[in-house]
This record gives sequence, C-alpha cells and structure tokens, in this order.
Amino acid sequence: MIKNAPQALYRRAKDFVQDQLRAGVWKAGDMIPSEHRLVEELGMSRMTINRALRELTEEGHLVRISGVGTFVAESKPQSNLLRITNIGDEIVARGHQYSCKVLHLGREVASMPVAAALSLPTGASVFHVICVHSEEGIPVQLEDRYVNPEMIPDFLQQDFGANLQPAMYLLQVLRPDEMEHIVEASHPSSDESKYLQIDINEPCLVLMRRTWNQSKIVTYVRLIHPSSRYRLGSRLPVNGAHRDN
Amino acid sequence: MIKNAPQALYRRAKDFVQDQLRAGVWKAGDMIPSEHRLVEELGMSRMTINRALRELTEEGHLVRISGVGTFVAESKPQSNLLRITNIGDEIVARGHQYSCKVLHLGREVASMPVAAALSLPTGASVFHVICVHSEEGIPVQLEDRYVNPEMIPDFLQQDFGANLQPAMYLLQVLRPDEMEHIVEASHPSSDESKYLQIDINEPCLVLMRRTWNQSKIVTYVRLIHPSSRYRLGSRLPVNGAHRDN
DNA sequence: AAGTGGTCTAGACCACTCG
DNA sequence: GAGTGGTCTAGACCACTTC
Repeated sequence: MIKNAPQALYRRAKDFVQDQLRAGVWKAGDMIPSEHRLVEELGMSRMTINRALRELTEEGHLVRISGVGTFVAESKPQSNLLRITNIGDEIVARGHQYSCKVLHLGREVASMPVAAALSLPTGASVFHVICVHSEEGIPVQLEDRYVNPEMIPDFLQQDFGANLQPAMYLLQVLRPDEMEHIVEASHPSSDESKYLQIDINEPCLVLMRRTWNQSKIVTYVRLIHPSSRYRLGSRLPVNGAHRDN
Repeated sequence: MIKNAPQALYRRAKDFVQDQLRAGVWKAGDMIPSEHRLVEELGMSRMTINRALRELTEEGHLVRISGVGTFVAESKPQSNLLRITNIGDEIVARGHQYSCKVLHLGREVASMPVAAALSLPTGASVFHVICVHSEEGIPVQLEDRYVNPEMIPDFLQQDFGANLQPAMYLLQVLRPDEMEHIVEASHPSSDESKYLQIDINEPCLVLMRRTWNQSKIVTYVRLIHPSSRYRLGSRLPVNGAHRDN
C-alpha cells in the first residue's frame, strides 16, 4: 500500500503536505509552516516548495494569503462534470479513506422508466446494482445503476467493492464513446436518506448519466449526493466556435 | 494593440501564446516554438516560460511531449451544460413567454467571498445585479451577478430587461476565453424563496459560473433554479484521452 | 521591522527523441 | 549529438500584513 519514490522533488513535497493533511496533523483552518520553514525541513529550494504549495492551492487543498500565510482549506470536494470519474479515485486522490458498500446486486425486469432510459422494450431483463460510496466513513454518494445485459453480460459475476467499483469495471470492459449528463436538485427518498444517513429534508444533487457504445446504451445511473458533502465542477477553455443559441 | 500589461511575466508569456492561438498564427496540431526560442523572443528566463507553457498545458490549450516539442491542442467538444446559455433564448425557443425583471442594479463594495471569487482585493468596488427570469410568468431562475468594473466599465449604464439580459450584454461586449462551472444543491435563502415564489424548503439547483478574458475574471454569477422547474443537461462525445490527477 | 507569499533569474543536470 | 521538455538550485526583489 505504501508507494514511495515519486521522482520529482516537488511531487514529494506535495505528498509530504498531503500526508500531514491525511494524518490530521494539519487540520482545516490551520496555518501550515511557511515556505521558508519547509525549505529547511525538507531540504529543497524555495522554488520547489513554492511549486508544490501553488499546485495544492490550485487543487483546492490549501488557501494562501500573501503576506499572511498558508492555510488548510475547508474542503468541499468537487469533481469534474465533463469526465466520467470514479468517485473512489477522487477520494483517494484527496488522501482520504474510501469505502464502497454494495447494497443490492441482481437481475430484474425493467420498470417502464428504466426501460425507457436504456432504450429497451418494457419487460426487458436488466442488471441492477445499488451501492454507497463513503469518504472517511461518511456516505457521499448513493449509486443506483442499471446495466444493459446485452452489452455487459458478465456484470453480475464481478466482486464489487472498494477495489472494483461498478463504474470502474464498466470503463475497463467497454469504453463509452458518448455520454449524457442531467443534473437536478431534489430531496432524498426515505430509503435514500437512510442509506446516505442524512435528514429527509437535506437537498441532494442528483446526477443522471447514460453512456453509449456503438450507439447502444451501456448503462444508466443515478448518483445522489448530499449537498453538504459534494459539488460538481469544471473549468475549461471556451471555444470561439459558438455564438449563441 | 496596446494592452494593459499584466504585472507577472509568466502571465504575459501566457497571454502572448494565447494571442497567437486566438489569431490563428498557431493552429491545432502545430508545433510552437521551443522554450529556448521563446526565452530569446520574449526576453524572459526559461523558468518563467516553462511555467507559462505548463499552465497552458494544464488548462488544455497545449500538449507537450518531452524530447519532442510543444503542440497546439485539438479543441475540445463542448456541452450544453458547459456552454454559456441565455435562459431567455431557451425559453423563447420553447415557444413560451419570457420576462426578466431587474431587482437590483448598482455599485458596491465587495464582501470577502465576492472579492475572492473575482480575485479582487477586499474592499474593491464591484457592480452587482440581481434579476429574476420567468417563463410564462413563473420564476425559473434567480440571477445574482457580480461584474468586474475594470473589465466592463459601462455595465451600469445599460437598460437591462427581457430584451437585454446582463448575460447577453456581457457576451456581446467581451467574449470570455475560459469559464468555470460549479453546481450544487441547496435550499433558497428567505429572500431567494420570496423572489422565486417558492417554499423555503424546496431544493434548488445552484449553478455558479465565473468567466475569464485574458486571464482576468469578468463576472461571477450564482444562478438559482427551483428544482421543480429546471434541470441542466448535456450530451457529448467522450474523448479518448484523459489524464489523471 | 520581521515575516509572508509572488515572482524572477541564470545557470544546471537529466531523460528523452530524432536524424 | 543536437534539440526538446522536466526539474532543480540559491540567490534576489517586491508588495503585503502584522506587530
């Protein structure tokens, strides 16, 4: 589990800082040692330390105030809307403990809305998995996923968990060539609030995603996030190529 | 031709490169001059040029191959979600009646979070507009926008309404070259629930958008949508090439 | 005045690719 | 071997905040 030998020094400096964050040595709001002090402690030049801290700031882990100091950010995790990301990877990348618990896995007859979402005839047989993703033991995402058996016949035979999430498995066996995202806000159902351990009145961010391969739908998933624990975001260049409409 | 020069040299190097890209001097797939050559042309040190090119690479404008060269990235597809849309156009396109009512328009001293969002010093003077967008007389979006006066000095002199929304005006006078979207779910504040004519307990989809022009922030806006009346969506091809971390 | 981050320089060594 | 990017150093000057 312990991986050493990041070759780049600035990488090791970043890892060092993230280790302190992960270990809770430096907590949200704390001021961390100055660049000068880190130069002494780690034996690197200030430019190298500066690059490490600058990148951690861009990634949202730190907040720097010129003339004052560097502080641990109050983290409200944010993931990229454009990419198909594994929430597990995101959490691990933040240096946090990740877990995934499968609540349901089986084959069932598609209800009308599910069949419609997958563009299958009503009554078609589909795979269905429900799991909860947790960060540091706190549920951050409820995944309610339907899979087209025609595309992924071996889906049920997998041993899903923190090391093999459904999303990860699907990406590995069948890379999608198109996807659709729909985002909305809603309150959780009573089941959902129970699984996520939140109040029935807490607003949730719901991301519905469908992915295609060769013009056929691979999977349809609803990802439900408590608003207090999750955000979606993206930053990207604007193409000059579109006026309006 | 004459531009207010950004103070930081690496910024000017970035602007120089982006100017070449915008002007079409360097096109997608082209190899651009090496660091060494840019050092000579711009009269900066290699570290400075390197930082500029590294950041442009992280932002997706360039692709660098060690030992080979630096190339202009192929432009990325863009989704509806990530496109800057006018809600008025959307509503009109649906064949519905659209209206926009300005609730507030003026200049004020930026609070700390607003100053931070705009990357301005605390206490800076900013423009602030609040308006409600309605479809068939029903409010569907509350727009709470801050504008950088340095970028858009004539903002307050405009006569905003259904025929000239703030978003439309901004797009017309200063096309952004970069943007950031963050989406979250929340309950409306009491003021917001009043303006939107919804219950204080109705979940809302909140889209926060910042746009950049020439590496400076033009505007920061919070768009609040009652979940029962609005969704965001996108469908787009998947790029094969994704980097991690 | 002392401390902080923001930036910049003019070198340097390395691994890599290409002809 | 020449060219490229990737990284690193040991200084430096500046603007800013805090005491």
